Amino acid sequence: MSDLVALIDCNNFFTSCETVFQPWLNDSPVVVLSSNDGCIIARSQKAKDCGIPMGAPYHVYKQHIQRHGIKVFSSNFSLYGEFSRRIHHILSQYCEKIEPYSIDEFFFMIPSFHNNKGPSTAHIRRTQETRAYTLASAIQDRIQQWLTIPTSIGIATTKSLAKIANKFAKRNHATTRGIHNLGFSGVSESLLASLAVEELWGISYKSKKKLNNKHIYTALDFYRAPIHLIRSLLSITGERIHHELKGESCLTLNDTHTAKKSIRISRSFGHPVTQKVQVQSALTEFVSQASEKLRAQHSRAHTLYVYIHTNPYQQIPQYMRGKMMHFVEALFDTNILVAHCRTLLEEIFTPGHRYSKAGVILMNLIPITPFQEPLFTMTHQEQSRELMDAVDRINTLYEKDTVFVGSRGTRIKETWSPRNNFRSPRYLTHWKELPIVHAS
DNA sequence: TCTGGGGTCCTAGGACCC
DNA sequence: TCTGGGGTCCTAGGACCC
Repeated sequence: MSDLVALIDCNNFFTSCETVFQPWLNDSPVVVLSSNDGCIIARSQKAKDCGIPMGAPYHVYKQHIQRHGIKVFSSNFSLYGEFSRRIHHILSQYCEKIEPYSIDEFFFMIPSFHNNKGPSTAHIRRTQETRAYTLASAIQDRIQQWLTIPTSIGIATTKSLAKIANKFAKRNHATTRGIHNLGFSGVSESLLASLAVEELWGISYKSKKKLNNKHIYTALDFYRAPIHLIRSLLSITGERIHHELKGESCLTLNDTHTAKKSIRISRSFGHPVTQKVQVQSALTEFVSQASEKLRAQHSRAHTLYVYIHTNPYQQIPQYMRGKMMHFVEALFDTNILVAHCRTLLEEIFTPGHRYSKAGVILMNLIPITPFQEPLFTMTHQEQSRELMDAVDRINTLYEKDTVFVGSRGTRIKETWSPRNNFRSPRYLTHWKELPIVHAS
C-alpha cells in the first residue's frame, strides 16, 4: 500500500504575513510588490476581487489601486522567510518527512499508523485516510492559532494529485474549510474535467499550446490521452505528470536538506545607471551576498557568471552582456570573488548605455572541505576561511551589512539601490527591535 | 518615471574520441 | 574527393515552478 502525501500551502502568503501585524488591514484589500516596487506579486482576496491581476506592473495599476483604497506593501522577504521557518517548525512537530517546496509550500508524508508490510485492507485504508484528515486539520489549526496564517491542505497518493487536492480545497473553501483529501481512491473524473489542462502542475503556456493542438483542453483529456502522445509532445516531464495523475508516484519526496546547485543575486536598479563605478558597487554587493549564501550552505564555487543589461521595456538602444569565469580551485572568499567580478565587468561594460539591471550567479558548487585546525602556520586559504567566518558571524549577530567590502561604498549604493517605498518594519528579525530579555 | 527574483530539470547539438 | 557508426561529455537555451 502506498503512503499518503500532503501539500500545505499558505493562502495569499505575503499579504497574510503583512496583515499579521496590522490585523485591521484585513478589512481592506492588500497587495505586495516585487523588488524595486515593480510588479504586484501577491494579492489578498479582497484585492483579487478588485480585479488586480497577478504579476501586473504596479505603475500601470497605480490609479486603480488608489481608487479602490488598496493598501500597498513593498516586499519584505526577511519577514516572509521568518514566517516560513516557523511554519516549518510547527509541521515538524507533527511529521518527520517534510520537503520545503517554496517559501509558502511544504510537502509532507502522512505518518503510517500501521505495519506497511501487512495486507492492505479497505478498513486499514479508510482508517489511514481519516487519520490523515485529522492530522491535517490539527496542523492547519495550530498554524492559524500561533501565526494567524490561513492555509490550505491537499492529500493524495502522489505529489501531483496532492497539488490538485490543494487547489480544490482552496477554491472551495466554504465547503472544504481548506482541506481536501483524495485518499487512496485517486481523483474523480469530474474534478479533472473541471480543471483546464494548464492548471496541472508542470503544464504551462508552451505545453498548453502543444496539447490544445491535439485537442487536449482539460485535465481529464490529458488523463485519458495515450501515454505515447504525451511523451512525444512533452517528453519525460509530461510522462511523469501522466503517471502521477493515475496514482503512480514518480516525484519522490525529498526530506533531506540539499545544498543549492547555483546561487544567484540580481536586482533591478532604482534608477537607470550609466557609470561603471555604480555597476561595480552593485556587483560588489551582489557577489558579497551570493558568497555569504554560498558559505552558509558550506559550498564553494567553480564558476562565476556576471551580467548586465539595459531596460528591455524601453525604446532605447539595448545592450546585454554576460561573462563566465571558471576557477581550477573552487572559491568561497568574498574578497577574491569581488576581484574576479571586477575583471569580468571590465570585459562586458560598455559606456554610453542606461543600465537597468545586473546580477551574479555562482555555479558548479561543491561542498567545502572540513576545516582542520592548523598545527603551526596557517595557509592562505585557512586565513581566508577564518576571516570569512568572522565576517559572517558579525553580520549574523548584528545587523546585516555591519561589515562589507569597501568598494561597494555607501553613498554610491544609494544611486542604484532598488526602490522600496512601502516597506513594513522587520517585525521578527531586526535585532534592534527585539525586546531585551534578561536571563534570571 | 515607474515592468521581480531565484531556482530546477531536460534536451539538442557541438566537440571530441575511437 | 569520396567517406561510418557509436559513444561520451559539456553547454546553452528552453520550459517550468513559486
